[in-house]
Amino acid sequence: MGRGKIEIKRIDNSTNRQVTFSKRKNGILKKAREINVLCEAEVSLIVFSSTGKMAEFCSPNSSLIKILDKYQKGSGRKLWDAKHEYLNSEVERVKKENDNMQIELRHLKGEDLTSLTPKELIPIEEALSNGLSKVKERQSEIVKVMKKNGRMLEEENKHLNYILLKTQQMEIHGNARDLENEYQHNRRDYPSTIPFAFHIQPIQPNLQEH
Amino acid sequence: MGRGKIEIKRIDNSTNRQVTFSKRKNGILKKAREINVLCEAEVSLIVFSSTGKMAEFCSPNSSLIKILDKYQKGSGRKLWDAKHEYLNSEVERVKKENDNMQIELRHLKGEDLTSLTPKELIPIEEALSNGLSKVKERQSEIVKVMKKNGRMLEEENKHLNYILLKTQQMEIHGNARDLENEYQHNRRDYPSTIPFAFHIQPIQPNLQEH
DNA sequence: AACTATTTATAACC
DNA sequence: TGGTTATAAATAGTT
Repeated sequence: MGRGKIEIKRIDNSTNRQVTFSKRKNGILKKAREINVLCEAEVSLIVFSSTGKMAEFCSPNSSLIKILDKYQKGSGRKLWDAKHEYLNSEVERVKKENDNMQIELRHLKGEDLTSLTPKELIPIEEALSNGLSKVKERQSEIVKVMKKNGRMLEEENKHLNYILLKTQQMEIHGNARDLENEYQHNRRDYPSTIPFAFHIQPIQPNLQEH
Repeated sequence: MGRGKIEIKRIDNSTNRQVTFSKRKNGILKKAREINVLCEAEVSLIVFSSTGKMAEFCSPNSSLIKILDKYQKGSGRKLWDAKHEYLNSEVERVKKENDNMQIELRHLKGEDLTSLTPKELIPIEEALSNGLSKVKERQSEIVKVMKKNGRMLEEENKHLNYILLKTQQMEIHGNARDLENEYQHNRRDYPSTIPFAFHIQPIQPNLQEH
């Protein structure tokens, strides 16, 4: 395609060869991009001119590494050495572990049960009822603690209301100076088991929402 | 270049995309060969179709390894290390996934619950009771099938015992020739719903142990 | 997979 | 290099 037909063989004239390289390099890079976009193909293209200039195209949604990885799997030829093989096997191993856990999780969630024998169902049922009873146990524990805290807060409330009442009374009568004595005197009726520093703060941090 | 101009964007029609891929793949491979021959360029081209089919061109006087080596030097990017890092990150990623599943599994098994808030306990409880009811549902289903099989076997047994008894009686009285008549006569009392060929074989293959 | 009207790439030239 | 143009090549749509 050009003013004249050319034979596909080495271009002897060095300048000409460079010019042709430059033009055809752009052409093939464009082709690479086009097949990538049009056909969703993963493409890696690396070109070196005879003078050592490099040009590259790689599918933007992929990477050379990924493509070479796929290349290895596809061609069976290996490009990396043993240390990478170890990492590869590690990935495989952990992925397999992952799959097993996935299956266990599914079973615990009641999925994919039809493939199981009655004997295989038993440990699952046991695990579930065991887990459920433990969760309920923990929940009732929490409720117990909350109730206790509720009682403490109620008591605290009563106490604070008493102080407020007294304060208001003293404001009316103008004798605020006896408040502390009154407080100390009446304190015995409302013994707070909570250290004063915590009175207003939440009592069980792990019962809050994060 | 074709009957009509096309926009360079993904070809929606899948068949069309494949056809175009096939044609353009040949085109770009030819271009790769041509720039290699004409300009003495070193070229590596790897193409994967969206369906995973691979095509490759590599300068015949070179090799992919050589080109990648040159690529590393030319681009400054370290492929080996990058590969290493990629694998490492992959291991990390999968391990993290693993950990999350591990935690979920633990929680479902009623372990490590104290670190959870009441709000976090709710979905776990729900998952467990849901899973448990599903497992029990499956179990009762199995029991139902087994009972049905049991009834059938019982009936079959009764029938066989009857024949055995008759046979013994006939042996005693020496008139074995009436057995079949007797059998046919009495058969109405013990109608077997199971085709004879299956009488002794297990009826539900998926209830066996593997 | 073959055909062909068109578009696209590019060889030769500046 | 970068631009122009005549022509070869590639290919989109069709069968």
